[in-house]
Amino acid sequence: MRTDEKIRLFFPAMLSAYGPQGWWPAETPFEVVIGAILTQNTNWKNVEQAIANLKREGLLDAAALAAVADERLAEVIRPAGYYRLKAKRLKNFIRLLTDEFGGDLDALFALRTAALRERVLGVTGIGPETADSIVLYAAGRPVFVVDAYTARLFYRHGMIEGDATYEDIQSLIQGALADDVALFQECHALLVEVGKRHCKKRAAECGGCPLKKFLEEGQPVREMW
DNA sequence: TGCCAGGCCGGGT
DNA sequence: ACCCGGCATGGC
Repeated sequence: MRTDEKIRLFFPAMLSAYGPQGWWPAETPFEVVIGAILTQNTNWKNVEQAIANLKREGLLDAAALAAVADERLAEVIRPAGYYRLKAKRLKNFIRLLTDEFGGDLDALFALRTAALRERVLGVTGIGPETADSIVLYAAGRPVFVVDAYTARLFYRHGMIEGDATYEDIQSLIQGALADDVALFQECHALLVEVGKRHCKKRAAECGGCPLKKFLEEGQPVREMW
């Protein structure tokens, strides 16, 4: 089976197993941006605490974040880990927003998709995954988010080589799926869910992974779970 | 109790 | 152009 065919089959398979994920877990686009930066290599549970702290302190707001001192911000987001680093990264984004878009997220999001992605990617501390999370979940543009779970799943299922880059994987997926925001959002969220359950970093094998059964044993989707 | 989490940067080779 | 150490808390 061709890789793009497998990709097209993953989605309904995962969806039937776990149901719609309804990502991103946030109340506003601004909160999505903050969460995207805070969750870098970090458990979402930790990020939830940090965001709750930000809300309590009235800091989930561009003007408030622009005004707060780095050291105080760092303490507030401490549960998210790498807190001194992330305080700077949040401020870097806020600086872009404030200096070039009047602190208005909608003004930034008025850019065309490619320009928006490049602009966000230009912020120090925002790499491809964080930028694409912002573009897909906060701005609602059809850009696929590639994360560590996705890369690991695809690699272990022999769908990519070990040296595949972020852009390689992104192109592979976007070439296989229809250009659709809701589809990209659900599909990425589901890949993370499958990854959490069945494709952890040092897992000895892919034992129990439903996608393995599907790909290597030809088990019909309907009987996978 | 270690290992891991929805990465990314910067300096060294 | 790669390679690698650093960044850090909380959950299981």
